Amino acid sequence: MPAPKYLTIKQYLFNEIASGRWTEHHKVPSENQLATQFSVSRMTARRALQELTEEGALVRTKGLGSFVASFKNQSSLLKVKNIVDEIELRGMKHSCELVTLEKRSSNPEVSVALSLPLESPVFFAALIHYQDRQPIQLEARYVNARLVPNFIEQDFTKITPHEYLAKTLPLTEAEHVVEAVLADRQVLHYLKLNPPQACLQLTRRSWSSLGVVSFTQLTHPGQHYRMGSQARFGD
Amino acid sequence: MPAPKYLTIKQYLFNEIASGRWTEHHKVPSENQLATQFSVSRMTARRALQELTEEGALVRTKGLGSFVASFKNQSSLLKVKNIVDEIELRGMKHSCELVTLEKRSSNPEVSVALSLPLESPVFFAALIHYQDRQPIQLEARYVNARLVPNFIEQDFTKITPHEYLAKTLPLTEAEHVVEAVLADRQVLHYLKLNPPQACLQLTRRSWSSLGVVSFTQLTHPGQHYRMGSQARFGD
DNA sequence: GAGTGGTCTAGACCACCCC
DNA sequence: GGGTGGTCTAGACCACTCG
Repeated sequence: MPAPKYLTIKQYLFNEIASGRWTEHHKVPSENQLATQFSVSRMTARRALQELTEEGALVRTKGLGSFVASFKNQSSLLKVKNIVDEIELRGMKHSCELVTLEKRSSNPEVSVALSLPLESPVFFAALIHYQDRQPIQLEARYVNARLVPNFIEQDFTKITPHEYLAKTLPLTEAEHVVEAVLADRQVLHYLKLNPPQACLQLTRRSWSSLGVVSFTQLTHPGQHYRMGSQARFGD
Repeated sequence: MPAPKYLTIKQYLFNEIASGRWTEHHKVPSENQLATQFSVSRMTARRALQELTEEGALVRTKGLGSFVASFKNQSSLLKVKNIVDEIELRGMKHSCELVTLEKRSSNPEVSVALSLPLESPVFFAALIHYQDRQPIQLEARYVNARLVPNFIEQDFTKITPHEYLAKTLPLTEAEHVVEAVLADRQVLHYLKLNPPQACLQLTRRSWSSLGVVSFTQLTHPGQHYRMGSQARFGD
């Protein structure tokens, strides 16, 4: 029982994208080209393209062709948590203050999160996101310095760290954990809150094909932030 | 430009399920039966079944047939938050204590949440869920009494309210909001906590085809509860 | 008009399940 | 063996985009 042909094609396309050889908006081969190239019928080639489209890796337009999707739109979960989009959706202005941006050596916790040896080079960034003038998120982020060597040279008041990463390399996977925590001294200070304050804390790890890229803690004051989601059954 | 044939078939199947005429585990027509019934090729009938399967409405087994999926497994979001499964997944024992179960008249907040006129009949249930002997979730639930008239007669130490609802009528849609809150006096008391305590609060509304069925607040102590999720790119 | 994706057909072979 | 879903083919017509 050999692997299905459509899967072979799908994996070929996926590898081209995950490896970074085809980046955002790259035009991928048409159904007919793939059918010829892999000696299959058009319907079989089509299935590979179709499934990758449903999974968010490709965008297809009638009469135009199939293209690698924007990395920032890959995952609905990632999208849900893009704070800039959310704030602008509410018609408010997003701004960002850089608190820290420096090179560090990974401590045990960070090493585990990034799957790196102890004392590996990592970048650490701390930022405060504002909605209009109100602080709404504290972002503490560790980045694998080997995978994204230019991270530390960016101006994160102009582009958010997540946007920079998504622009720079193909993020292929993400893991999220959400929990409620009491704000500690630092959080109270940066978000200008009075104790006791419950905060929603989102911990995210994101991957590229080469490994864990980034480990991030996003902390929001509970009464100012809600994460919503809708699940629908059928069409 | 007439509607695609596969969509017509898909909508037909969906209506049978959403209306409740076909319930959990009901065997749906085979690819060949649908092809004959709708005068289309097998590939077209197949597409309707296939898409409903990807959307979680059907389960298909080679050699056996296609069946209406368990309502409790319809949505990954719903599944994530099924506390019984989560506790048992951890190898611990779930139990449940009924605090309140009574008929009420909807106040403004509940009326809005359930899309009902003021002073409509609703049922209210309050329960504490335990993981082994530790309280881990406070559930406060309002149910539209007209849609689920027998709700109040159930024994919720044997079946959870969500299980009962999912068993009784087809839940077609759900909306979730998660936020961090400080535990109030009542929550501290029922979950046996000391102030100040940050809690993760999940607010859920679930629909059937006839309207909003239920409006629920689930409160968990922050340090004992995490909601995880993974997003993957491609296969 | 040439190329693209969207839909559809009427066949085919296979692995699987149940009788 | 008969029915089921899983894969695959070699065609077809259409609507769309672009040059």
